[in-house]
Amino acid sequence: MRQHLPRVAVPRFSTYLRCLDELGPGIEHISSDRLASLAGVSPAQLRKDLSYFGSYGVRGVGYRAGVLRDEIRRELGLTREWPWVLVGVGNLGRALAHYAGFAEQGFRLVGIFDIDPDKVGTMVAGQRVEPLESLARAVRARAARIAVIATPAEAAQGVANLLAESGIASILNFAPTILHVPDAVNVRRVDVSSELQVLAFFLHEAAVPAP
Amino acid sequence: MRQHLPRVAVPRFSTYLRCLDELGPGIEHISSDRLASLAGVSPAQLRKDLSYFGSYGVRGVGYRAGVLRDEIRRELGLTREWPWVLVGVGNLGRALAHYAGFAEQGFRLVGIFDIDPDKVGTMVAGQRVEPLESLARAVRARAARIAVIATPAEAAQGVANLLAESGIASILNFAPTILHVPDAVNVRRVDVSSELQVLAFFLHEAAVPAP
DNA sequence: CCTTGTGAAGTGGTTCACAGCT
DNA sequence: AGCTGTGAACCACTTCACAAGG
Repeated sequence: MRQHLPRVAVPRFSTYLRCLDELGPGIEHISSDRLASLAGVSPAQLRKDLSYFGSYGVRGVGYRAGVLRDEIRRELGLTREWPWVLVGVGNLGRALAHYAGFAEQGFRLVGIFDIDPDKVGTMVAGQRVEPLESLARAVRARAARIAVIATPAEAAQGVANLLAESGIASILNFAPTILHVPDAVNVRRVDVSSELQVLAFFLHEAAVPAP
Repeated sequence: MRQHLPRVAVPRFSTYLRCLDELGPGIEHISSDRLASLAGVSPAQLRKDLSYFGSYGVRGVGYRAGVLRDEIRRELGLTREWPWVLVGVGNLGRALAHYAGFAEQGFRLVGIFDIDPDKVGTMVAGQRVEPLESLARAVRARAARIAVIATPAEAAQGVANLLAESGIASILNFAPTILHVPDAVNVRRVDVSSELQVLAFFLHEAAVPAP
């Protein structure tokens, strides 16, 4: 089929990949029913998603797990390295810096930055924390295309401005605020408060059904 | 209009609320154009969203900021308290426990749990860390309906099982794994690896356009 | 005159149901 | 016989464009 992937399918592929990895190398073949149930989507959804890349299944049998994993990794662009920088070394920043899973996926942390002079120079996850003034230069010199912001809300927009000027392509924002950046910069937000509010809404809705 | 809210609109309301809060109490009225641009959505989208709750705007003028804020809070179910528990006291769990923003929104942390005996009994964010064995009883006794899992991937499903048995209604899962729970339990996932992969895909796609 | 509120049209994504292979 | 691959039908959400109203 080979037509372009719907935006919303991208995170699903990420999930499929994780499920395949969790299966381990022992599994040779897997059916759409089985993988879909692991991933929490419908079998039709899974087959449709996989069909965007072409036909990698075997009718009557299922998908070759190894082939499928490699194919998804190739299509998502995970066969190369993606250097990224981290800004903000609070508890959250530290957790992100230490998370080894990123490196396994090809995400290589090439710089950690903070505005606090007490933190600059300390070691986090084997790297020296650098001052914010070095950020723009480092992004360019180390060819980082992705930045993760884990600062307090008040600092986030300033950091985003610095990053935008330095030519960063993508920002993952953990600060609880909406960033305004040029169109060329792709922002994704992870907002824990918002996630809790969504859960609360569904509880609330179940208790107080709409009139 | 007063028809039911589309699922995907719920996180947007959370965003609108944040924007209104950031405006401060000085602003009396705000137009859909202005608020939409702050929130990063189209003005039509904003007006449509607000219309699901009824008519709270003034034609020719805009929305009364205070009224709107109260209305959104009421509709999202944020006028009451939501007790929640945290499981897992790594860097991420610690960051979550310390984040004061939750409490302001009515999310009251009523228990922190970990399986590691070295962590049990220590103080985190002013609370004593409790052993995993106390989890189910505490959830019931303290009427927690929401749980946040911030354990390693391997431990998450076991914790989810405990939580499901204890009658929890909603889980926010930070562990990089897919949880399988009864239908009665509502799970939302925050998967940082996946977010990075999505960003990588868009970069990859821009560099290697689909044939 | 300005800005909201909203049916109607448009878009994008999901599900269905079955043809096509092995 | 069993499971994939996919056009077609369906559904949910978004955008448009303009009527309604202070």
